[in-house]
Amino acid sequence: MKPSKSDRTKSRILDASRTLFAQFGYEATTIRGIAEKAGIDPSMVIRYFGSKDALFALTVDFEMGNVAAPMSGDRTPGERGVRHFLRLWEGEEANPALPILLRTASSSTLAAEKLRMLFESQIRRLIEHLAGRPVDPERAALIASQMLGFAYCRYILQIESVANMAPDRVVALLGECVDHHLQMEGPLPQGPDAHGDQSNPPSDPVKEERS
Amino acid sequence: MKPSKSDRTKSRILDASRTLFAQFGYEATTIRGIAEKAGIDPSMVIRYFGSKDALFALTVDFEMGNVAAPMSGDRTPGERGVRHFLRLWEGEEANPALPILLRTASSSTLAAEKLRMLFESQIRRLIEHLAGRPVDPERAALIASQMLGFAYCRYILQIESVANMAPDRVVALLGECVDHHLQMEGPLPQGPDAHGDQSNPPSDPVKEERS
DNA sequence: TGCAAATGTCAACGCGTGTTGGCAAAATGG
DNA sequence: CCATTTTGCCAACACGCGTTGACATTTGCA
Repeated sequence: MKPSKSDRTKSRILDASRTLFAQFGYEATTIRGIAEKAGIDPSMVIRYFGSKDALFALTVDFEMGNVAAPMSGDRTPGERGVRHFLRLWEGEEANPALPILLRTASSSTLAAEKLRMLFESQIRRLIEHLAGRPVDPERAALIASQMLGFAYCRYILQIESVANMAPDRVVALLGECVDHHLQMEGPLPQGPDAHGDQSNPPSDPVKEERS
Repeated sequence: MKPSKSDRTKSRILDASRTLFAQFGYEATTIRGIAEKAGIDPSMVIRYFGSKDALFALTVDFEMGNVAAPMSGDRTPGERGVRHFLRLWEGEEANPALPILLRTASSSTLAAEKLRMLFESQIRRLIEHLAGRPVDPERAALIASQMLGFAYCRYILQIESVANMAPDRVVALLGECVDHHLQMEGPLPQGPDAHGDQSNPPSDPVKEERS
């Protein structure tokens, strides 16, 4: 059960491929480049992973399992959702497949399909879990598209004001907007506050903790 | 001044390159493919445009001049902004460079730079023109990132619920969210409420032209 | 220690790419 | 009507790519 020598090489290849795919996309990343970064011969990459496509698929394949995991102590559903989203992208347990997916989705059918599936099943489920009730699909998709646009600007395009935004401010601004979306089609079950907007919550047990 | 024969060929090449770059991105689009679609020899593409890079730059180069043009009779600033955005992407006078930019921004440095510039100058200006006053850069960037995420989901990924959304509903849902952003940091000059009457920015030289 | 399996290197193949120069056909103009 | 330019096609080059198979080296086990 000890880690054989090939396991170390395989993981070096995977590390290199993750980095390069995330940085340059699918087409511009070459087997030769991956091999060089991993310090071995290009033929090893093929031997261990079969083909460039297979390596890419493996690099991009990951578990979205705990996407609907519980969040920290932020106040509103939107804030909790955005915090979770942020944790998924940066921080310690960040998922390295996410930047790759976003970077390559516009040129790789496989990545686009994966991202689309992520959209239509997982994210929607997360949003409904946040809201505690069913959510209009179009509304949910719009929330998700906002997150995706944010990630695209922060991690891919690296727009200055978006890339440098402090996490807490991201949580505040984006969360506030998510809450707005959720409140627009009806009150939330256990109604946390969303910065005292005067939109019509008919029977909204809002607790006022605005400072 | 008469259109020479080569002009027709050049425009056929440009048409083909627009279509292919928008559909497959930069790397996966080949000179041979463009030539075939235009019905001529690959060498003609080089002769007329110099190189693939030059053709791409020319395909992606376009005028953003009237980005701050007036909008139609939607009620709130957000709705007017989103309507304008939608007109820029679909409809008659849509700009064919936009889908190409969005598709290739993640793999082409040139496209990414162009999109970044669009972000940091033009869009911000449009948003401030909508609000009728200065807007917090981070807030403006967030609004822009939301539009970008929407476009990415609708035109690139083609997420079902986003791609099929009726224009009026897009204007309503997204506009409402933009308005929320704008109201969060202070009242608008003439429209303090979300669904109030139209706002008219003070001393703006833009003339109104209804569609 | 000896031998087979695992691990790695090297050179090369076939392919598609962007790009080039030469040459035929068509258009142009005096 | 001929000479010149324009427009187009063809063949080919050099290059980098993914991939392959043969051969060297190292490792692991009996």
